[in-house]
Amino acid sequence: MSDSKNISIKDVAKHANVSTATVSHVINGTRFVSEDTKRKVHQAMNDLNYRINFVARSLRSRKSYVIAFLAPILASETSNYFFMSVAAGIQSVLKQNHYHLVLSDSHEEAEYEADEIRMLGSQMIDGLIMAPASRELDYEHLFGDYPVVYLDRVPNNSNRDCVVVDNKTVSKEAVQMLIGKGHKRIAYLSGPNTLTTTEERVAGYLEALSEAGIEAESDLISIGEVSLDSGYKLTESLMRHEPTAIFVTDNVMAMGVMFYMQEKKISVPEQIAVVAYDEFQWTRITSPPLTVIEQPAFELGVKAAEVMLERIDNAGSPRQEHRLTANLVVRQSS
Amino acid sequence: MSDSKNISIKDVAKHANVSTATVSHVINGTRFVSEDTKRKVHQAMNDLNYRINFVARSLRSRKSYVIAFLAPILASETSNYFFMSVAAGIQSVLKQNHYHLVLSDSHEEAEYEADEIRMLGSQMIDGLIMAPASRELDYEHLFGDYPVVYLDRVPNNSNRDCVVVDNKTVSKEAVQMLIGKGHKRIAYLSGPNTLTTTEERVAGYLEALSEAGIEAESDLISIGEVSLDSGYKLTESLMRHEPTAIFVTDNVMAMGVMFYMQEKKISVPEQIAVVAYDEFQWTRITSPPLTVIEQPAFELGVKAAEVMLERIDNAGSPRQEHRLTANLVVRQSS
DNA sequence: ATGAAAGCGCTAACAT
DNA sequence: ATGTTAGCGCTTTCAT
Repeated sequence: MSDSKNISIKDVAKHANVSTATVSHVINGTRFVSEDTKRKVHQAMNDLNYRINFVARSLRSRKSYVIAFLAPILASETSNYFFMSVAAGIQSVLKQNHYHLVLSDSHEEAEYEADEIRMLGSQMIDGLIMAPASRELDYEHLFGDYPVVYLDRVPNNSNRDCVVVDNKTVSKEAVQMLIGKGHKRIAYLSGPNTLTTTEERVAGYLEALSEAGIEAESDLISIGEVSLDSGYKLTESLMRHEPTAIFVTDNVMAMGVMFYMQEKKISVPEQIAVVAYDEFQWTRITSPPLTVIEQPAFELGVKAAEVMLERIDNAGSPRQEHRLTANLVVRQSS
Repeated sequence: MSDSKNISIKDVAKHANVSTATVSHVINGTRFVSEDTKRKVHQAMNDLNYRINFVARSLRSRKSYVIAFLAPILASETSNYFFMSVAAGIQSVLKQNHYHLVLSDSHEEAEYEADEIRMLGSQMIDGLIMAPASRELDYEHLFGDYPVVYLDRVPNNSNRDCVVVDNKTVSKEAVQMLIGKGHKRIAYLSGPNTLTTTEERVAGYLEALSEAGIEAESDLISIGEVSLDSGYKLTESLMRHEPTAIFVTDNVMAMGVMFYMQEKKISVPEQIAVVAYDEFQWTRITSPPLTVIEQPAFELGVKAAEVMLERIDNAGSPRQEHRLTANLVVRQSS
C-alpha cells in the first residue's frame, strides 16, 4: 500500500539539486536558506511524498520528543478515568511543545511495570512520567538516562520531581464533614496499602477521628483489592460492625459499596452515609448521587508535564515537589 | 542520574574481547555463539549496565515492534472505557508476541487525528490500528508504509482489514425487545452520523420499527454531540414528542438522559423505558440499573491485534473483515 | 565459531 | 548561502 520505497532526505536533495544539509535545514529551520531554494526543496518533498524518518533523526540527535506516561490505565475491570484524565492533561501541554505522548500500562503490577520500563529502553523517550505501582520498589536501576517525574504516588526515598494530590487534607475534611453530621462510627474502605495515596487517605481519616475524640476501631478499617467484587465483600464484613457512614477511597470499590446497599435495600444516606473518591460523572446519577472527592486529575497531568519539560531544559535545577488540592463535592449520599 | 554515558554494543564488545557482531548475535540469538563467549558477553553487559538502543536497532532493521492504536481515548468529559478495554485487548496479544503498544489520541477530531498519524511518521511503528473519527475522510495519503487495521468503524471505500461490532443486529434486538413490551413510541438518541457505528445502530432501530409495522417519526430521532449536556438537552426536546421508551447509543449521552429523568422525577421504567450502550459497570448501580448493550470491547482489541500480526507476517494475504457480536443485557430500566 | 565493515537516514561541525 | 562528510548504535553480509 502507498509508496513501498522509502524516500530519504538524499532522494529529496538529488531531486532538488541541493545538498542533504540544505534539505535538513529547510525541514528544521535551523539555518538560513534562500526562499528560492526553500521552494525547490518543498517542491521535491511534495513530488516524492517524502516523510521524515523520526527514528533516524532521533538516533542522530539523541532526542525523540517522546514522553512516556506509565500508569495503571488499562486494568480491565477497573475503569480508570482518573489516569485517563491525567493523560489528557499531560498531552495538552506536550502537544503545545511539540512533544508526543506515549501511554504505557503498568497493570498496577510490579512485574508488568518493570517490563514496560525496560521496553521504553533508552533513547526511545526523552522522559518518563509515572505513577508507581508500589512505594516499596526500587525503580532507579530500571530507568534509562532520562528524567523521571512521579505522579500521584511516590516511592520511598525518592529524590525525583513529583506532582501529587494532597490526599490527607481532603480526606480529613470529608471525615470531618461526616462527623459534623453526627456520625461516630465511620468505616474506611480502600485499596492496597502499598500506595502512598492510601497511606495519606487513611492518615486524614485517623486524624479527623482523633481530633474529634473518636477512637479508631480496626474493625471499621478495611483494606483490600481494587474491584467491584472486593468492594462488595468488604462492605459486607464492614456492615457487621454497624457503621453509620462509609468512606471509600476508590471509585471501583465504591461501585461495590453501592451495589451492596442497593441489593440489601439499605437506604443512603438515611441508613448509611457514603463518601467516595474520584469518578465525578457517573456518580451524579447513582441513587442517590454520591458525595465524592474530586481530584484535580487533568491539572495533575498538566503540572507533571510542565515539570518534565523544565527538567529536560535544565537537568541541574532543584527538585520540584507539587501538592495539588482536591475538592470535596457534597451531594446527596452523605 | 544513573550512568550519564551511554554504553553501546561497541563498549561491550571491547570489554568482552569480542566483536560487535558477536555481541549482537548473543543479544538476538541469531547465530551460534559458544557458551564461553556468551558468558563473557553477558558478564560485560552486566558490568557496564548495558541497555540496548532500540532506536538504532529499529533504524537498521526497519522494524520497531511497536504498534500504535489511534482512537478517541482521552477526550476529556467523555469517559471512554470502551476504547480503553479495546486497548487492553490489543495489548494482551501484542505483549505475548513481544510487540509494544503505543496509545494515541484522536480527540474524535479530524485535525488532531491527522496530526497524530503524521507524528507516528514512518519507521516508528510497524502497524496502526485505528478507530477513525469520520467515515468521510481520506486517510490513505496520511499513512506511512505500514499496515492499517480499522477497528469499530470503517471509512467509506476502505479496502483495509477491519474488525467491527455487529451494531445493526443488536440494536434491532434491543428495539424489538422494547416493542415486545408494548412500546410504540421509541425515541432514538445518538452521537454524530459521521460514524459507521451510528449508521448501523439507526438502521437496526429503523428495521425493527418497520418490521413491526411502526412508522418511524423524525421527531423521535435525535442525533447530536457526545456529552452529558447534549444528552440532557436532546432528551428534553425528545420528551416533547412523548416517547414511552428511549434508546440511547452512547454511554456519555446516556448519563444526560438519566440525569434528566432524575431531575424531572420521571420514573424509569414506569414512565419511560431506557436502553443504553456500553458502560457495563456503572450502569449497574444507577437508579434503576440500566438495560445496556454490552460490546465485546476486549475481544475487539484481541481480534484486531491478531489480524495486525498476521498482516505483518504476510502482506499479501487476502483482506480480513471481522464482525463481532454484541450482547443485550436486560436490567431494570426497560 | 567469530570478525570486519558497510550502511540504515539523519544532523551538525567544518568547509567554502 | 550552501555543500561535504563523519558518525549516532545497531544488524548483517561477506570473510576467514
